Amino acid sequence: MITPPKSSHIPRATIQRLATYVQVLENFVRDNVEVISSNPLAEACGVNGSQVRKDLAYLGEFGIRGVGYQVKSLIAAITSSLGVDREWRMALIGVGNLGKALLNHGEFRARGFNIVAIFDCDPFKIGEIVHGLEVHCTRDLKDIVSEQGIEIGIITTPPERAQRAAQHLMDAGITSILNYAPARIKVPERIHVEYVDFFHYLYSLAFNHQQPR
Amino acid sequence: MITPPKSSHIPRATIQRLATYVQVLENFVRDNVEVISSNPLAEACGVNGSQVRKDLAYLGEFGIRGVGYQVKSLIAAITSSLGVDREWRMALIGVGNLGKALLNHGEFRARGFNIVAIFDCDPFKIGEIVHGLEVHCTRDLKDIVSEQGIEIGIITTPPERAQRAAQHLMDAGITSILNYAPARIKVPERIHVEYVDFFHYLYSLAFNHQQPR
DNA sequence: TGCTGTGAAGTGCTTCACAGCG
DNA sequence: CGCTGTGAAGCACTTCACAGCA
Repeated sequence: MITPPKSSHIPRATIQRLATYVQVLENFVRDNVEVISSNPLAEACGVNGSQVRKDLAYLGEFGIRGVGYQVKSLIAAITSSLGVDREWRMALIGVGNLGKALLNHGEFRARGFNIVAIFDCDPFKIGEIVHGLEVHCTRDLKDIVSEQGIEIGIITTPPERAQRAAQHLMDAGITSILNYAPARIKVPERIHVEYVDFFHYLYSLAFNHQQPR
Repeated sequence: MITPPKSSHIPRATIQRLATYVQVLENFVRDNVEVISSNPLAEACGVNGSQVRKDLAYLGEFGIRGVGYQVKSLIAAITSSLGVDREWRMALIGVGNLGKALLNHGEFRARGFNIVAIFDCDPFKIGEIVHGLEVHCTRDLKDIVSEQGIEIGIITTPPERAQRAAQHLMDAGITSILNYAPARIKVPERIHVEYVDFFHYLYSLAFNHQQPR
């Protein structure tokens, strides 16, 4: 039986793993696996079986005791709980190399995360068409955000302009920010910022590589 | 006085924060800040002051009591402890859109993480020159890895080919893998894999956005 | 005096172990 | 009988509080 979510607090670590479960479950769908129990799923994700069961239990009861979980309906349950089973409209600030690379990365769109407006403060870039979108002046952000129903802002500016970009986004009422700029930004408590830094991973690899163990 | 590292175990969480400290400290250098104490550094990184002091203490004693830390020498101390103050030679497998985007992303090279050889299993791509590098057949990986002194492998294949790419890397003696493919890979204990998934961040944003609080 | 470095206390996540159900 | 869902125990990281040094 499928029961609705427990109202309790979901740990941040769980949210991150749920994203992994979806990724792995989608690969199981591709291999025509219909039912999976917690232990093999856990192994495929590199975590403990209890962990998987506890994580899923936060969202409700989707398992069948003695059997396991239906792969497809589990994906649906997780994506629905996370709120990623719908379209999210996003604005991108900073149309440099990185910004262009993200625009070309079709996966975002395929998952319902659509970049629908792009901005830059460089007058030479404004008006240019990149990947089918016109580059707007950052000053017009507020109007376009409300016109277009944008809920997430992506910062791909150089580090020294990241704070100003964040300010523009907040002024436009955006509370969810994905920051690719290599700088921390100061925001009030209620604003949610996720930092993407390619070097964190490389630093981990380098550190572990040189460790003698 | 600067003392050498404590030999004790460094938590994984600390390693991740150290990368953040470097990023923030570099921005302080840009602003000509020469000395910083733990609390302002902590605030800029969004963590607790004790946390910063404890993290830094894992590496040794670089602080001056009553004063703080020298920004430049602190950066040097952290990067040296992490092992990121030298060149790292890397191989990339999977020369598709994502692979090409990484090759064009100059920051890797600027930090000493050099992609020095690229591979693909598509015969149409082999021999092509991308960003100044010839695309090699994945079968030649082992020879090129030892010739070129490559220590890190980057996987940018589609998910269904990620496991095979990982196998090729391991056969070539690589123990550090950065996986951009949306799939988990099975590896022995001693292999270190870091997973890069753009959607983890978006999933977090989406989840928090829809939460009522 | 001010800030670092660190034992001790606190917190939250992970794992265990098993009751409960299909 | 097997696997889920979950209280309890265990563990690791975080924060506190203050001794110790410049």
